Amino acid sequence: MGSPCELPGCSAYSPLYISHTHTDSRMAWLDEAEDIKPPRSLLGLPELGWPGVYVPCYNRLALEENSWVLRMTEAPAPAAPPSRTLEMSPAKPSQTQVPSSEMQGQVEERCLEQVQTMVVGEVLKDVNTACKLLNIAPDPLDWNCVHVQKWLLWTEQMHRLPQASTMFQELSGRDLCSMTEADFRQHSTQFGDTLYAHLDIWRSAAAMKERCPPEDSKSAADDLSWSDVMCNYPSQPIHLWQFLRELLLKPTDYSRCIRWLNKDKGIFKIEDSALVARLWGIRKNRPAMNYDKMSRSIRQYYKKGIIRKPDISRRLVYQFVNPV
DNA sequence: TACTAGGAACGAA
DNA sequence: TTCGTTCCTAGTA
Repeated sequence: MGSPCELPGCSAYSPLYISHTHTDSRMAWLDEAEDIKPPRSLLGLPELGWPGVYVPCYNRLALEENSWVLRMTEAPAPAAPPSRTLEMSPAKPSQTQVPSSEMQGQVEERCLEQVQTMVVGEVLKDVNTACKLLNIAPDPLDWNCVHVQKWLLWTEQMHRLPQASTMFQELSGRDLCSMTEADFRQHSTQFGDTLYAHLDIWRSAAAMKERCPPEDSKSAADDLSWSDVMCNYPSQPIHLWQFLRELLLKPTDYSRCIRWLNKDKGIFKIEDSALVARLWGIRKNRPAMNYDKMSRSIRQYYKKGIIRKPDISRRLVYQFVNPV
């Protein structure tokens, strides 16, 4: 028993690991939290059981949007169990209450459970969103070669892993899942471990879905559930405006390429026109998609009254006629 | 140079 | 028929 990184399948640079069964090790992974590199493996989940979940790419969740998570857990780890020997110096107020450390432990444990629930919910929601955006099943085992390529291209774009997908041609999801981390590294020396980690997030999410009844999943994932995911798959062809809205509704993941300027009025700005177009191209299996073509499609919405230019027209700024 | 606007032809569903 | 893609010309910042 030690840091989570000593557990099977978990590397020393797992950025975020939550398990209320390893209290001391929490501080260990927090030490690693600034290292943005994903873990080398998440496959330990089935052995660890539900309470332990790795969420490597959610370092942003903890570091940016939920800095309180870190604050809450940044307290120094209790060094050694408090001694009860008579040699102890006269009791200071904080030392007289032996049970308080137990209580503190319980409180910490509860806090961690809450954090865990929140993070797991975010994982499920993000996987769900990506499923909808890519029109693929949540479980990598169900992917065919086209789905794998979509996922690879998407991950490549979102996590800036140039050319990573080209190293994994003609593989089904089952093939991908049967590969070890070493196999991944063999395919891509530079990004194999990163892709492996991202795949493990999806596999872990699929494992969570199997382990938890739909009600639990629903509460964990807030307004989304795995049954929703499955009902959406295979989904109807997504419209461009829906795709853009999905991106806008996940600012944690996509704000660097598209974001709201005024959500109430439905005004949004495309920050990275090339990236949004590439993502749309991945979604539609149109490798030649670019902003020129995508913007033409957006302009088609002018006549239909779905999207328009705002009253004060600005470059790359559009407005949903009927705000979300 | 990148973006905007819109016409026209075309294919997939 | 609808929707989106592709190609095009022309204009703007």
